[in-house]
Amino acid sequence: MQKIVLNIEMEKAEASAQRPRESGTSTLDLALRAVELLALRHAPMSLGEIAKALGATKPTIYRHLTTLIRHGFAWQDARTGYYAAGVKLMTLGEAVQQQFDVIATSKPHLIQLRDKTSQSATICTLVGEELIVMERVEGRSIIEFGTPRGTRFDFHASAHGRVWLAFGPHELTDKVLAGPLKSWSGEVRTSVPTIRREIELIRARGWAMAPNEMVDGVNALAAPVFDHRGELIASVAIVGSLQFIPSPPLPEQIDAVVQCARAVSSACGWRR
Amino acid sequence: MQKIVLNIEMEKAEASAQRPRESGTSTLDLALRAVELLALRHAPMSLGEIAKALGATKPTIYRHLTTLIRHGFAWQDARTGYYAAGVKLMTLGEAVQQQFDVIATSKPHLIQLRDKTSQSATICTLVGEELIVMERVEGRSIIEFGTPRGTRFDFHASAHGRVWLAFGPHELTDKVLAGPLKSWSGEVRTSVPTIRREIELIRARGWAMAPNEMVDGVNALAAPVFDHRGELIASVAIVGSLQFIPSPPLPEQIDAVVQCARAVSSACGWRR
DNA sequence: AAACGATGTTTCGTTATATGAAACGACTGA
DNA sequence: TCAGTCGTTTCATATAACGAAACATCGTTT
Repeated sequence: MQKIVLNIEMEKAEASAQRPRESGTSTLDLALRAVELLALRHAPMSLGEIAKALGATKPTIYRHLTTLIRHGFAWQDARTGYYAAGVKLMTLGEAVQQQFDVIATSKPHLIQLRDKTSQSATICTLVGEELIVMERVEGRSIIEFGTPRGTRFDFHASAHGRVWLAFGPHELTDKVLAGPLKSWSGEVRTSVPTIRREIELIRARGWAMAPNEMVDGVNALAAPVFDHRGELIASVAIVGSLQFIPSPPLPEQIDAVVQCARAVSSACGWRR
Repeated sequence: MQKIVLNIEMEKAEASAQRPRESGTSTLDLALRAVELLALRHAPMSLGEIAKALGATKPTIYRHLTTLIRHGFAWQDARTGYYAAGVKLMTLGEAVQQQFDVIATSKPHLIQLRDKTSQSATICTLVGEELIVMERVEGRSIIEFGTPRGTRFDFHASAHGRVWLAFGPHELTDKVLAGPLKSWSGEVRTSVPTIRREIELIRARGWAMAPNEMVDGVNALAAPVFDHRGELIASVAIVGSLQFIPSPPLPEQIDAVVQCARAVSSACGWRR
């Protein structure tokens, strides 16, 4: 049984939203680029390859790799001498994820949601000013849509995002609608009044959808998660082919997502 | 429903097994220590705190953080100005994990194993010369034993490890048995002939267990996963209280673990 | 109200230290 | 045997990381 996995091409969580700073340490810069290069490659690389890819000399990269290895961020194949990313990245990634305790709480509910709907289930959280996929439970259909942990969503062009516009703090909504609204496809609405009207609708019915927005033929269905103070802390959603999640979605799908969001909210102390 | 989670204190995947090298770049060293510090803290830290914890001055750490932020490895809370670990670590951790395709293949089978036994299910892989937990599906008992992704196991003092001694390459077995054998508890056997005898037993019956070895009252039950060439590529195991996984384990538990390992092996091209 | 302590941030001169050319040993394939 | 990799080491040079001190803002405390 082989699964077809479509990796949706999106900007990953870059520092793009953070204000760019001019100062910095160039040597660290190079080393971090090396880590990233190794992690995103699927195969180990030779020292020369790495050096060329980063526009640096071998000794320089060599020294950096030495330090990276000492810290577990990289790793050298003892047989071939080639370099690859280290497991420390996995360890630290796991640690970062666990800092958000909504995620741990939500996991069993996400699995239940996936079991009910057979579609991938995801949960998003605000990190800084970015909306990030924190956990994902894979669906059971043949075609899978990849929004792996760490993917960043646009607020105006995704189901997750519009849940945040509808139920999140007003400052966020205003800031997003004031800025430029990038269009991913013809389906993305970039007119502010149109979005405002949709936000009202989402608030009224309690869920959001985004057919054909990120990729053609894909739909998502999202609902808000609140904490004990009634503040929005996360959003859960199912993602799948329009064939399985039509527009509008099936009543039982809406019910499943909303129920899941409510269950996680309850587990986080939300009442009423 | 609150789960009690016992985090088993083990050495994490350090570079300890890699040969230590003398040369290296000290500035990168400092920066990596900063990343690690931030990732392992649950709360954001102030610049001063970080500087003091690492024995450096504020401007130095500040410059490093600037670069780390630019790359997404760190992140600054816009409101408080405090620093925390960035989502890039999650993204890269995910990418590193996906380089090992046994993991992806095994996931549904691990879930099935968990469902059958109600115990946590884990899969380990050899990374370099270290045995690392690559994936884990949480159990359904009240008390959970935490061996999160990235945890390193000793070969002689764990069920996973002894599966590798029994079915892995001979060089590995010889090397491990030649080295010092650290004792975690009274239950750990450190005598080479004793271990050799147990390895034979494991080979004969096809599974390994490790009662009371890492923590008192905990047992683990592991079995080997082979690829198309018949080489050991991973080990799967269930971990749980001795109350649930007795010594020797229940026949149906053994069966479940062995079946799971066989299923993953088959999925990886293993025949017969 | 004013002084203090804590943030994060910037500047600047000094020197530590990261750098790259070149050479080295070891290995693989032609 | 030679030419081509690979990773590793050395060393003189100048880049660029460093830390002391000062700055700008917050809160809190006096």
